[in-house]
Amino acid sequence: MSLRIALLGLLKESGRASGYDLTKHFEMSSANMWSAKHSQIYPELRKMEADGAVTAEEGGARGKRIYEITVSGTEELRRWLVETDPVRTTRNEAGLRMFLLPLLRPQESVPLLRAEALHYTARKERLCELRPRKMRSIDRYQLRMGEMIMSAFAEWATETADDIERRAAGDVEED
Amino acid sequence: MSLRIALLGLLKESGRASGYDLTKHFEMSSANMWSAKHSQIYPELRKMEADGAVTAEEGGARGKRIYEITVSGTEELRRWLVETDPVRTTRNEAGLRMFLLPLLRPQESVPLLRAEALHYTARKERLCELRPRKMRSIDRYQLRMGEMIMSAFAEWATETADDIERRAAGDVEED
DNA sequence: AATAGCATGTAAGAAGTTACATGATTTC
DNA sequence: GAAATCATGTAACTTCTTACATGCTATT
Repeated sequence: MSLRIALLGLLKESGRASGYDLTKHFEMSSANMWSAKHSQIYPELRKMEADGAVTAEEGGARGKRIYEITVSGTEELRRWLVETDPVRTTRNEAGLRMFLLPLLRPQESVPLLRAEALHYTARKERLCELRPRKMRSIDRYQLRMGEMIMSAFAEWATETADDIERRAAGDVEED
Repeated sequence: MSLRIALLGLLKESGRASGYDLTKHFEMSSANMWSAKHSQIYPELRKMEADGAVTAEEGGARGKRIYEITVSGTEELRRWLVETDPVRTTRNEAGLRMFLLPLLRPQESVPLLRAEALHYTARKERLCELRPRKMRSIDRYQLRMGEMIMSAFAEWATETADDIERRAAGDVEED
């Protein structure tokens, strides 16, 4: 269900897009909340077309198919947003790894945590840069969320590395 | 792979646990980065036992199986933490929904965003409360991460609702 | 003795990943 | 004309969810 909703959302936001465009979107602003590979996206779009949630226009040079959300698709998206009590679980492999790094010895965990902090700081910076002067509100909101999450992760990694270092320096209790 | 790693991590952290304990753990705190249902956990633990990553002790009254991580399992976990370049994608259905709420009309989106803010504030509060005086560092770090994420989500929802409201009040451009 | 919670499992089906496969267009 | 990127698709496999199924123990 979620992929379908994510695609409807992206199409609602952007107006018109090809499967390729949508794939790119998932690869990029992956500060995002969802992602998928093209091998899952193309068949899903075909199914949505068959259901009347989107229409396709076989356009352009290279057998490109441009999709657009229909009224029925918009209604479906709206219903899901308003009525659904979403599953409150997350799956974040990079986050899981970061979470578990403190299990390693300080010698190993501290540098890896610092590397994570750098990674997330850099990603945050990149997001800040691509903020153009004129932007639709929703894009701005989503960008802002990306920045907040990257900041939180970077901050956590730094805090945690500092704490581990402090405790390792004062050696003593593994508490 | 990630489920296996998550289970190894939890077992490394907690020393000994049953499939049931691990299931509960996923429902509670660590749902932050990964989660799984018992129907996936039990078979996975059996497989890990067969591979020598964990040992099981058939204990207690109700056919309970207590698992413990082995040296080989610890090595596997360590290798994954140190050597893996993890997939940097997230799957968060609740986050996706929140992300898309601004697509609705202000009348609908604003109350739903405020409800999200309340939800995440409450979750954060609950996490803060269960912080006991004496706690292992790693649990403290993970709790801290949970708090930061809940805060970020709550803050984003509030900010976004405020902005939508402000724009709707000054009506004008849908930018 | 009924209810809630502990405790484990299996099977069918949906969702997601990896690998294979093809061909057009743009850029160097 | 070679390489990069645009653009779409299918097949096999793995992972995850939902539903079904069983039985024990503690509490009221």
